Amino acid sequence: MEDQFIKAAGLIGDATRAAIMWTLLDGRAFTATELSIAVNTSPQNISMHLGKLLEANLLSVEKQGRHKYYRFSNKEVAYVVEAMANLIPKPEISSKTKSENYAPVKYCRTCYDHLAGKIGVALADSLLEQKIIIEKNNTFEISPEGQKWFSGFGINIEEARKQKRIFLKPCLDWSERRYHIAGSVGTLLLNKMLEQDWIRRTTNSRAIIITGKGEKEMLKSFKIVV
Amino acid sequence: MEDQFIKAAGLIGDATRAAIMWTLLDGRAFTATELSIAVNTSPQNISMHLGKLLEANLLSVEKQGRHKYYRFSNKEVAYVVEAMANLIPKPEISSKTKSENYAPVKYCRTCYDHLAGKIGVALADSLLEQKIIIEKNNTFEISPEGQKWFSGFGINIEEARKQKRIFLKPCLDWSERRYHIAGSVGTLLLNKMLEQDWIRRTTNSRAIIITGKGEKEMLKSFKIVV
DNA sequence: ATCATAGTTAAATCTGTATTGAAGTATTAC
DNA sequence: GTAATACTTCAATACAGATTTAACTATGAT
Repeated sequence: MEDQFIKAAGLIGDATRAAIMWTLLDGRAFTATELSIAVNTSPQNISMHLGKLLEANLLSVEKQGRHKYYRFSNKEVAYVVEAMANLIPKPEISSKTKSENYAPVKYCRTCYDHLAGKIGVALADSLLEQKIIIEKNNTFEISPEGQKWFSGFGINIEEARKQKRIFLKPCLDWSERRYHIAGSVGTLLLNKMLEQDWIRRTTNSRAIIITGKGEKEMLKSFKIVV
Repeated sequence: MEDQFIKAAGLIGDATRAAIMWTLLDGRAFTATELSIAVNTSPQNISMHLGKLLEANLLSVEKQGRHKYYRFSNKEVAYVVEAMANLIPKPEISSKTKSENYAPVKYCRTCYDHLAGKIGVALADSLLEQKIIIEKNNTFEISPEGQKWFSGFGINIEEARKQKRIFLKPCLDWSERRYHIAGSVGTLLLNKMLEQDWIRRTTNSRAIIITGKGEKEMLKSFKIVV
C-alpha cells in the first residue's frame, strides 16, 4: 500500500504533470496539444506525461477524431488536486481584476452538490446583497423576505430545515476564495436550476454549462452577467 | 498561484518525502531518527528532506531535549495525504461490512493503537453521552458508572490505570476533526473489539473493517449505525 | 569528563527521469 | 490524391536534486 501511495505522489509531484493537473482542475477536458500550450512544453513531452497519468488511472481519455480529450478519471483525483490547491496561502481577492481570463469552466463547476465556481460565488453575493440571506458571524441565515423569495423560486425552506444535513453554510471555494452556498439549500438551488434548465451537467466532469435560458434568468433574478 | 501549487506537489512527490508523509498520516509525531528508520534512509537525508518540508510549512516541529518531533503542521496537509491515500485502489470489502460512504482510510482506521476515524469519533460521542466518560477541561475521565460499564465490557479499568502510559486522553483525529479516545483505555477498547470479532484488521492498511457481529453490537451498545 | 546519541551542514557524486530531436502513424482538410 | 494537423514512439542528452561521505554541534547518560 505504501509503495502505491508513493507512486501516486510521484506522479502528481512532477512539475509538468502538476501543471497538467492544475489545468484540468477546472473540470474541462483538454486535448494533448492544448495541454502542451497551457503547460508550456513540447507535444512529445506532454504525450509522455499523459501516458503515465493514464497508465496510473489518474486521467481518462476520450478519442474524438484526431483529438484526444483528457480529464480526471474520477472525483477522488480531483479531491487530491483540490486539497493541494488548498495548501496554497490565500491571496486577497481583487474581485474584478482576473475575471477576464476565466476559463469557461473554472467558471461554473459544482462543488460536490452545490454551485461553486464563479457563478456560485456571484450567486451568493447577489443573495446577500438582496438580503435574501444574511451573514451572521460566519454563518448564513435566511431572512423572512428571503423565505418568501425561496418559495417563489420553488424551494421550500421549511422542508430543507428538516433534513438532517447541514442546512445552509458558507463554503470556501478554492478557485474563488470567496464564499458560496453549500448545505441542503445549496443543493436545492442547484437542483432547481438543473430542473429549470438554467444549467446542465456535463458528463464525466464537474463542470456545468449555462443554457441560454439560464443566462437570461440569472441576469433577471441575480443581476449576474454570465 | 500555479507555481505554488507545483511546488507543493513536488514537495510531496519525492519518494522519500512521500514515505515520510505516509508515516505521519497516522497522526503521531515522529523524531527524525524514527523517520529515517521507517523510511529506510540515512539520517542526513531525512534531515535534508524534513528541512524542506518544514520550510514549506507542511510539517511543524517540536523540540524536546535532543529529540525533535515532526508532525503535519495543519489539517490541510493531512487532507492532502488522506486524499492521496484514497486514490489507492480499495481492497475488496465484504458485502456485510460495506456501508455507503466507504473510504478505507477515513472510515475506521486505527490511530496508533486506538480507534479513530468515523467510528472512533462516534464511539467517543456515545460514551460521553452515556456519561461513561466525562470531559473535564480537555481531558477525559471515567465516571463511577463508567467504571462498571467498562468492567461489564470486560475491561479492567484499575489495571489500565496502573500502566505507565497515558491512561485516557482525547485525541484529535485528522479526518474527523473531533475527539476520540486514545491512551491505554483506547487500546483496551480496540483490543476488546478485535478479540470479540466486532472489527478486524486488514493486512497492509490502517483501515479496519467492521464485522456483521460488530455492526449489531455497536448499534446495541453505542447506538452507532455503521 | 567522557562517550553515545540525535540531529545538522557542506561538498562530492550519482542517477532517475524529464526533455529534446528525429521519425513515425492516424486523421482531417483541400 | 497531397498537405497539414494531432499525436506517439524511440533513442540521445541533459540536469535537478537525491543520496552519500565526512565533519560538525548539541544534548543526555555514565
